[in-house]
Amino acid sequence: MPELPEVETVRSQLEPGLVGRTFERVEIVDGRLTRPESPDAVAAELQGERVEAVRRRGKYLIVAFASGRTLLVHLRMTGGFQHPSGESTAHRRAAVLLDDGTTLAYTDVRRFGTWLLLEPEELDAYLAARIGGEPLESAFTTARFARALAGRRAPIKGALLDQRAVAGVGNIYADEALWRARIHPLQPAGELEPDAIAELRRAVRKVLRLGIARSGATLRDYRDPNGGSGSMQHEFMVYGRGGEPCERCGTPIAKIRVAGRGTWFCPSCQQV
DNA sequence: ACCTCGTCCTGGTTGC
DNA sequence: TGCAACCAGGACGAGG
Repeated sequence: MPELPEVETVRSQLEPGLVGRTFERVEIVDGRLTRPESPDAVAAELQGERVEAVRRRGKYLIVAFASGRTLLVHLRMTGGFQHPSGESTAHRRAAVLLDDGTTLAYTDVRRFGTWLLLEPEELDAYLAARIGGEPLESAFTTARFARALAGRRAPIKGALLDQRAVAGVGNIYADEALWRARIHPLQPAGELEPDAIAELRRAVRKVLRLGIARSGATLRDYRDPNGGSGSMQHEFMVYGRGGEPCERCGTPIAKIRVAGRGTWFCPSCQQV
C-alpha cells in the first residue's frame, strides 16, 4: 500500500526519466482509471504534453507539464509504474510512449488508482480540499498538528489516517509511529497531552524518513518503477507482527480493528 | 461538524 | 485436492 515513503520513492525514480520528455502516445486501457472522464479523452489530452517536473503531495504523485497542466496520480492500494517497460506487463492499465522511445507503463491489480488531468488553476484547490500539512516540511509544527487534532473524539489511529490532519500517513506508518510515541491507537485524538502530540509528530517524521531511506516497504505487490523492492518492512516494530514480542518490553504484539483497519500495537508500552 | 460504515476491486490465504 | 468465504485497505459519500 503506497504511503508517503513509497510514493516519494516512485517520484524520485520517475523524475530523471520523465523530466523534459514529451508524451507521444498515451493508451489508457482501464476505463475506471480516469473516471468520470473518458479514458480516450484524457489520453488524447495528454498527447503532446511535455513533463516539466515530477512532484509529490501526501500520497499524490504530480506530473507537472510545461503547459501548466498536471496529471495527478493516486496509486491507492496496488498502483505502480514501470519505466522503462517492455510490451507485456500483467495488469497493465495504461502506457505512455515517450519521445525518447521508452515506454512508461502503469499497472494496478485492484484498480483503485486514479489519473486526473487538471488545468493549471485547479491543482491547488483540489489538494487543499483533501490533504493537510506535509509532515516532513518545517511548516508541520507541533502547534499545527495539535490544531488538526483538537476537539476530535475519534481514536488517534483514525485521525492519523485522515489525510487532512497530516498528509501521507497510511495504515502501516500510523501503527509504527504510534508504537514509537508509546500512544495507544484508541486514545481519543483530542485528549492527547501537548507532550504526546510533540512526541507523535517526531515519531511520524521519523518513520516516514526511515521509510524513504529504505525506499519504502514491499509487502505483496509494491515495486518501484525500476522493478526494485523497498526494505522498510524489515524495520517494522508492530505492523503485521501480531503475537511476536515487542522489541521494547517483550509483551506479545496485539491486533485489533480501529477505523475499519487492522491495527497492531503493544498493549504494555502503549497505554490509553 | 464530526464520525462510522459501506463501497469499490482482485488475488492470496484460510477453512471445510 | 477443490472451492468458497474471507481478508487486505485509501478515499469518498451516505447516513447517524
